[in-house]
Amino acid sequence: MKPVPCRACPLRSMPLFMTHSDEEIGLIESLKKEQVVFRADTAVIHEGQADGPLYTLLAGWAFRYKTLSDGRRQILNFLLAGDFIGVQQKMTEATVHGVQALTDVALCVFRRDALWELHRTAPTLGFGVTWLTAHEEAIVDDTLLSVGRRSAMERIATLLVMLYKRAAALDTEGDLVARGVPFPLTQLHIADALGLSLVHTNKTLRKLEALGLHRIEDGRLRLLDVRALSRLADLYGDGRPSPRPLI
Amino acid sequence: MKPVPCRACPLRSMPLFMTHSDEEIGLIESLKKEQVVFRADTAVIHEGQADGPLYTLLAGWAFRYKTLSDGRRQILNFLLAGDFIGVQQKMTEATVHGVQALTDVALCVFRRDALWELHRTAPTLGFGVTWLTAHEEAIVDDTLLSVGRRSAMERIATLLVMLYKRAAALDTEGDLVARGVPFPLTQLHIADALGLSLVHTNKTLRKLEALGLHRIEDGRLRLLDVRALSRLADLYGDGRPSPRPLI
DNA sequence: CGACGTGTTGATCTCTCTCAATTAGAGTGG
DNA sequence: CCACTCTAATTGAGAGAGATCAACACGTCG
Repeated sequence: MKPVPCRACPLRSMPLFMTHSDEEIGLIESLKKEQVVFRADTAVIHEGQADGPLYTLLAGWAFRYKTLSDGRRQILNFLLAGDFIGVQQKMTEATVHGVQALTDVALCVFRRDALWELHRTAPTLGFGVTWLTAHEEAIVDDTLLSVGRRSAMERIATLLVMLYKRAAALDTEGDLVARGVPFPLTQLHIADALGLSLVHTNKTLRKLEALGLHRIEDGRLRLLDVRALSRLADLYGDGRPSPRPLI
Repeated sequence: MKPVPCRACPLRSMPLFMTHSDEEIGLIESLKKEQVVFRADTAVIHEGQADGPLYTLLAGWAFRYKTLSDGRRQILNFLLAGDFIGVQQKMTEATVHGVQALTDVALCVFRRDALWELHRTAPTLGFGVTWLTAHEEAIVDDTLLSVGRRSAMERIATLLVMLYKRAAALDTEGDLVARGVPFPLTQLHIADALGLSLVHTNKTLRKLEALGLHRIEDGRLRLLDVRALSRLADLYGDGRPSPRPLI
């Protein structure tokens, strides 16, 4: 992916993202070091890596995860365009989680002190960082509720609805219903995100599909019965995703 | 609890907390509206409450939680002295989780715009808010790993070690080993925090106690065999995550 | 063409849940 | 002072959701 100046950031044109002043964008641009690409299934940040850079996800999907020493893995959340990577590393000295690319990803790399500079020079943006961090925590909260208290079928329904909504908010083309949204997860990713075994994930997925609730094909996800899925997931109304600051 | 001026805040004397300049403390003080007390087992923030105040936990224990419509409850994390309450509410318009007092708690109440003022006027403090938010997320990450991938026994061992460390860091008196730390949770709280049933929590707790790993008595927790507990939890002796080979 | 990753399915097995009942302590009212 | 109630902890028995084990199918790729 060709390097993009922040003032021409493709994310900025989406309705989802906040608008910023020219000064703010200039500041961001001055803190941006470069733009890099990681291939699918490679590590962006190694688990335990002490002092990684600060990234912003420009395009593609990734995920945060932790593992136990015997290899059991828990995916903490999925990262989509606009998400931060590495804020926690800057905060807690010891990194605790790893980040892996799910698809090929394009990342903006920022200076080590970018977070601090942002807070110091542009309070609005600093506030945005706090906002984004709190928002990411809210997503993890949701997953914890799923893993702790929902059945396998409910968990999967919840994940599908949530990911669909996030992906749809980033999708520029129309006709989501017919074509669905990009969905690069394997069943193993779903299992590891929901605290299930691979086999049981497969069987549950097949059951939902047999009920006609969804369809996963060619790396795309279509929700055929959002109402039924939402009911399974115990989600209230069609809460649309809130606008988010883009740093 | 008697209102305390921020410059004489009891938390400030603890080694755990950062020192701030007089100006910063003055700013905090100017943003603080009052100090309130909630009794044990009462709601500090109702689940779904739209625009609650921003609190800081001055003394006592509380917890954040979410519930499904049929009553299943998941405790997201426990809140101890020094923790924020309500940052997420300020960020996402719709509150998503509730907060309940576990013991009687003393809270400092801040102005609605305190978070913004902090960022605007004192970048260092604004940065601190981001730090705390990221830190809280790291705690939820740990719990998600537990609930998703650890067995009941491992989960409980992990929770005991983690809570012990947090409580011990706030304990001013010595002789922690002999007296243990305050531990106001009931078995139902443990169950709801770990995604387990009450009955199984009880049986597992009894098993750990029979093995001589810990003792809960008179609302206090003593760890009798930190090594064994940490091994169960897949943590090193000091409770830090074990180093892992970088692939 | 064999190796590998991903998905699929059937057959057990077991950890954890649910149901049920008992004990102990704290608080309350007569 | 004693029944009565409520909460928290405890224990046993049976049931079940989901884990583990084992094959197999299919497409991609070196």
